[in-house]
Amino acid sequence: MNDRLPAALIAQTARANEAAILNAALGAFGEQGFNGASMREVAKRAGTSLSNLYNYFPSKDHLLGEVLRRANAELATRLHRAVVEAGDDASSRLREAVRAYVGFVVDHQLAMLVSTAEVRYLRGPERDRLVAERDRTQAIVTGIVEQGVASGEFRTPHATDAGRAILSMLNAVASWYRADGRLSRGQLAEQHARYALALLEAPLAHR
Amino acid sequence: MNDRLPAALIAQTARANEAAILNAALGAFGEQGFNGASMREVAKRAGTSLSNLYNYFPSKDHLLGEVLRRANAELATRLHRAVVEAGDDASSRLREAVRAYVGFVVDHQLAMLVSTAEVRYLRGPERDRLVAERDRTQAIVTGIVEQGVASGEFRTPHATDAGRAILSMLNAVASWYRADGRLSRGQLAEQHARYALALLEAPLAHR
Amino acid sequence: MNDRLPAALIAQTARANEAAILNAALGAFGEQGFNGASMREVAKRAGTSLSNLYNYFPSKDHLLGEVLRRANAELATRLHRAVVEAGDDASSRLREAVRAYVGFVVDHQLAMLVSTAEVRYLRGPERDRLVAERDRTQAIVTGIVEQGVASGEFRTPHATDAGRAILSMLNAVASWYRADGRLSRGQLAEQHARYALALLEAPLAHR
Amino acid sequence: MNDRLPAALIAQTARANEAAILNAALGAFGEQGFNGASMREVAKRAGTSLSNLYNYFPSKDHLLGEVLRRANAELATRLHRAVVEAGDDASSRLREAVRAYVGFVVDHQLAMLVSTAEVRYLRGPERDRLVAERDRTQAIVTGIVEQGVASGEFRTPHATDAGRAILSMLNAVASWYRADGRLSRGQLAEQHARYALALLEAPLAHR
DNA sequence: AATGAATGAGTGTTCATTCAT
DNA sequence: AATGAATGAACACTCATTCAT
Repeated sequence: MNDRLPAALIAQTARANEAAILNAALGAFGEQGFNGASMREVAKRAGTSLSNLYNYFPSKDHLLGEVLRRANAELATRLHRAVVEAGDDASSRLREAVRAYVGFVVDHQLAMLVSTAEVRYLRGPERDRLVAERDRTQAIVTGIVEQGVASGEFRTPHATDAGRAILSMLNAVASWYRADGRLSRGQLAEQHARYALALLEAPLAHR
Repeated sequence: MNDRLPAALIAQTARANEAAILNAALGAFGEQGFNGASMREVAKRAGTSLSNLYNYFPSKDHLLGEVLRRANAELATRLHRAVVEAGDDASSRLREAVRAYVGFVVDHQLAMLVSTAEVRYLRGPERDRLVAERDRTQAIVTGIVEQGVASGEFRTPHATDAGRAILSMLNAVASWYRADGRLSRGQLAEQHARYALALLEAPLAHR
Repeated sequence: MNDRLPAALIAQTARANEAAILNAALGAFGEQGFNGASMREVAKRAGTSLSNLYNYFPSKDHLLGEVLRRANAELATRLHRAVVEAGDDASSRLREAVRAYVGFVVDHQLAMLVSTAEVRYLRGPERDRLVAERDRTQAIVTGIVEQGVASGEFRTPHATDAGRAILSMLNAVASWYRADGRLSRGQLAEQHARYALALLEAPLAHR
Repeated sequence: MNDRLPAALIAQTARANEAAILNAALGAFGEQGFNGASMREVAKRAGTSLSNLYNYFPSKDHLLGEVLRRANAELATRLHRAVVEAGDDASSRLREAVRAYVGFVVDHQLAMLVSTAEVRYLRGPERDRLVAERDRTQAIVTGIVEQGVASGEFRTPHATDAGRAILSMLNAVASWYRADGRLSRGQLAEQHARYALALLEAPLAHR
């Protein structure tokens, strides 16, 4: 009875619980929607008690906020990495960005689903903060589009709107993709890169 | 006290009430989501009593089902009309279809929003029936795409998936369009027609 | 199965339910305090369901407010009647007022207890409104005191404060009175009238 | 890490914590009522953790009990001292007692408020014990009254009840007194001494 | 077709208290 | 003595739905 968990392990436990709750919330919100999922359901999925949830997140809204924030952070990280490692021309940068984006959607389909479907239930400063973060993430893609239009690599006359259209397309993948489907992860990414470049009217030389 | 409304007038009243309820439901579901909106809220918006709702629709689920069904029917009607009036080649048929689709999104933004966001809360045969109807509607667009690919008018190698990508793009318009925004209805339609044809890699001669 | 309750009876039923709920709330708040009593407890005492409570009162706070308002209204009515029927001099007016006050405390001990102990849990405009009403009621007594001091009937040099002291005394009766106690209702009233006049230093001629 | 606080200092710390908790509880119970205040709130006010409260007091009830016990002890001490230092006749003893009582109410208004309002939430032997202590305290005042009535100094025919009426008056001061009000501490005491003697119908010679 | 009253299950959240360390 | 995590019961309130009329 003299055994004590070292402090580091305790911290790990706490963090593990937090992660379990966030995952549970993601699953519950994803399957039943934010309003359709109950805190009781989240607790059950996380393997803890209802009231213990409130030791980690002060409210259901905050829980949703944190779920969305983490999803966006991961997506942003992936996009940054992809763009940094890509070449200098807009086409190859866009191709890598789209690949990374699709990769994220496939790896974190539920997170993407929840991200697009449940943001609307966030209110107040929590919402504003998240919207700002998401805008920054999306700007990685739209920025490339604008760069390419400016440089003449993309010939579309609608720089701003075309970027949004591409993002819509990519986000929507989460709503129909099945891991056991016809298309592999790589094919999916490749296809969407092609859609994007075509939509932007990049000349064949640049694709 | 012997006065009775003639049957025709009663029917008219009933139909007016039904429409009021459906509109109220559309508004409530659109603003608060299916699970976030209560039947009380719908009743308040419709200007009737909570319990009277059940004289028109047997449950909240049926109410949602009917809202979605009507939205899809109107969209299908518009698409049909547009395609019938278009030329014979896939490009002009697709352009008209996209125009009609965007027109519907603009005219019935809330309906489109609800249609994409809240279908998931429908269950059972109600759901199956609706999904089938929506598939038929979307097939109008994807059919054109496949026709064009088959005839060589569209050069994309991904006939099926490209159609889906285009639909995603169009549906997403509902989530950001503002009537007082930068783009007119016509410009919006035109732009999206161009996106679609570019994405499908239609040669310039066909655009 | 053709029997229908006449509209008047329905109204009576509704009113009876309202009264039952108010009585239940009075009992629960009186025995367990506002915060100690639950709406479930109130519902149980009223013989109805928890949720049905909310068809009559929009919140626990409103329920408390209404309980207090009714108690004050009844007290005010009794005081008015007593004062109107009393003579013209301050002494006899005060005596009748005190008698009526004590009578109310004895008849509605619980209401008086709740009135003094639970007002503090009322908040917002509900509270302000009630405080104003209570002030008007207490002014009936303090008014007589000031009248008597002005006319020289009462010789106390502390007109305003003495009135408050008397009211404190009377209110406190609710906290110890027992119907099966040593003193009859009449004796209790008589005693307190005497205390009040003595405290105000009314000369013996006026008592 | 070998340093240890000397036992005396630990004891002092412990006592300081205990006092902080009792004060916090007094404040919380006073402002929100016993049932309205949470142990979390008490902990926050005391500047310690929720669970640490239970190292000092085994339950919320015990905490309330201790708060009330201390308040009563202080009041009793003050009353004793005042009476001991007063003259021999009932009038001057009562006057001093009233002065001390009012002084306590002014100095420890919150304690007095809590004492009268929250005793009711005490149960079991805890309650009995406290009630007995309070009775002893109040007997200091009522004893003087009875002594004075017996000696003829007070002419009221209601020895027992008059004492209670006076105590009611004095207790109630806590519910309206404001430090920045019209009356000074001394004036307040003087006034109430006068009320008490008048109520007891002490002849002018004795006041 | 229309209503207000009624209900039981469920909501998010807080409670006093205990546990492990 | 001190903490943060944990819990089960309870809280006020709302839900979709039904009933009686």
